[in-house]
Amino acid sequence: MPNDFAARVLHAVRRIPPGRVSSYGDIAVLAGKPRAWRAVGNIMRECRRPDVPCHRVIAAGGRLGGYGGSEGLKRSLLLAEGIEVAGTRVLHLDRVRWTPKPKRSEVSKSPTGDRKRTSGRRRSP
DNA sequence: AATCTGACTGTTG
DNA sequence: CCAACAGCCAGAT
Repeated sequence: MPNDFAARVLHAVRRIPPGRVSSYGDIAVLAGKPRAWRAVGNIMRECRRPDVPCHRVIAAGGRLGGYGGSEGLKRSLLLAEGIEVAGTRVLHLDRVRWTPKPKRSEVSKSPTGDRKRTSGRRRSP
């Protein structure tokens, strides 16, 4: 299934349980392309389906990201699910962040969750 | 088929 | 904390 990426993304978003949120990067990983967060955002924007809780998909760092330009609406939806939000940021991100791999219920400590990525600004011609 | 855009992310200033 | 730059992917024009 080559072009099932969109379908996988929608499926991943759909399996997000209530009271939890996922980041675009996580969705991309679930879809099978850990580097397609961009496409995920595009798909979300296109999606607009009631069976896909796009409002549970947030940006990295707990930022709400966007919601058709109405971040306030997204904030309300998240608050309605029991997720605390401050301004454009989600609080308790560590517990609301839903990720597959139950690995002992939830993340209690930092299970070697190191993020190594040698990249960022490559300007040097 | 080629080019642009974007509900992204991380680093640097 | 915010602005800018760079890297990556899929869909739309």
